[in-house]
Amino acid sequence: MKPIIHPADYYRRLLGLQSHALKRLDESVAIVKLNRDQQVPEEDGTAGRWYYVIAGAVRRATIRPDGRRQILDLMLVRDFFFVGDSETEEPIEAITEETVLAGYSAARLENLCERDRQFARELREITFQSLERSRRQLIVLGGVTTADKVSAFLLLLEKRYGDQRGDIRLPITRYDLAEYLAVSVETVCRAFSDLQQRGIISLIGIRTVRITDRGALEHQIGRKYPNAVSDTIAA
Amino acid sequence: MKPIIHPADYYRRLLGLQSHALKRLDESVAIVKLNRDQQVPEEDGTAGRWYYVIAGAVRRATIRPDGRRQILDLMLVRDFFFVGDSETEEPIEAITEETVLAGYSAARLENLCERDRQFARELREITFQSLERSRRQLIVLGGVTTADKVSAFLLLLEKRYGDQRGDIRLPITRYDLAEYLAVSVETVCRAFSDLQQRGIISLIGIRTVRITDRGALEHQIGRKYPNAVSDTIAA
DNA sequence: CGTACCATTGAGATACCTCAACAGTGGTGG
DNA sequence: CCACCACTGTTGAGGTATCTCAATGGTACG
Repeated sequence: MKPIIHPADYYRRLLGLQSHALKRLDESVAIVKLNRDQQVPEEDGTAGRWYYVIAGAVRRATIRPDGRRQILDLMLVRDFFFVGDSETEEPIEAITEETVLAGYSAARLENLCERDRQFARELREITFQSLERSRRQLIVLGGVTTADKVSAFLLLLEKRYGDQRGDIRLPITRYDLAEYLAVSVETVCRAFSDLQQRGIISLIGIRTVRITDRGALEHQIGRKYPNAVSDTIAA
Repeated sequence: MKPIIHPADYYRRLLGLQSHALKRLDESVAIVKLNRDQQVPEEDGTAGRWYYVIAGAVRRATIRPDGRRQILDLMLVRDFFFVGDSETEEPIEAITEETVLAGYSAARLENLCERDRQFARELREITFQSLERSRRQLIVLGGVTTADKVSAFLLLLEKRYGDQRGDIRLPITRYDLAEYLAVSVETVCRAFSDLQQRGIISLIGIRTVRITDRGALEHQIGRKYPNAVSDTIAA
């Protein structure tokens, strides 16, 4: 059905991307290929697994009491994430077709840490990146207007997916984005339409966004009820 | 002005609370005492510092473009947190008077990791707790109604500060809570009043909350526009 | 060509923000 | 002692944004 890419190609690509850390793990890397909604393999003994996103995107979600799903972590290309400690019921699933991951045994990584000071530092670095990702999402969710949140999200995406012209190919659907931003799908759509009507972005096709006014996009973030009566902002 | 507690008392208290991990760090622990808005000491060479909250509360905040402050991490009693990697401008400050911390050199902790497998595991555990804390906050922020957010926050607090009767002494002001929940102070107040009027909580004094209907409080979370026309919730 | 999913837009109801006013508290200085 | 101030907490009114429900267009796929 789909063109099968030989694992060695991924492997070479992986090596090309990686630092000292993962070069030492060549022998233990496992390439995983997933389609949308397929779950990321979890258990590996007891220590869990670390993954690296080679292509596609992955979400960690939780189901709220009312049945809404909320995305608690969104892993894009070149992100690392950890799967394990699964006392929490948070399914981790591929969010796009053709998602490709490199998986490592956490137990093996921990062993490496004991013998390699440099590697231990890089693994700590990777863990802190997860924390940073989480904090960035908190900042995005802290925007009051949905236009704020979408703007913040687009600026985050641009660093990953943007080309020179400022075009961004959205890796996720409006529905996933709504679950990431914790708002309704309709509001997300309206935010896109609104930003477009104001000349800040252009929708090139349905999944590609062109930033036409970066300044406005950046200033959009954090402006709370910008059309309110008073315009004086407290310092 | 305030009763001076001998450091040895904190020290003993600390030892009583700690696991294998920190018992090995007795000689390097530094007790820090802070009042509200005082910054947590940051640098320690280049590796940063780990802290453990003995008393009080600490916040990590960011200032949004519009001047609003948002709390990105709230550390309560028995929480660990890391300070360092300070390329980000996120002030970490005590949030209550009489905040007491135990501080450890991250460099020293990392050295210990190399020689002590068990300690390395505990330090990883502690790091993951920071991630968990961040995800809990994401879930709280994911609530649509402010009553949802406040309810979720109260339930989190109860595990830490609740006594047998279900009384919770709030460690932070309404203003800090508003910055944590990313809503306005007035809305937080109204949420408290609303929950009280509905008989779900009682405000004992101004900083103590009694949970009088836990079931309602739990079911509150995640209910989106509960007074909307339709009451059918999608599964 | 029907089905499922994704995306968009409209209308009415609900919740939030801003501004404003005011009560309570603690500390300070006259 | 009281006046004053700064901070915290609360409540009201009007405007703004979001949610829910509903309907429709587009696309991919069998």
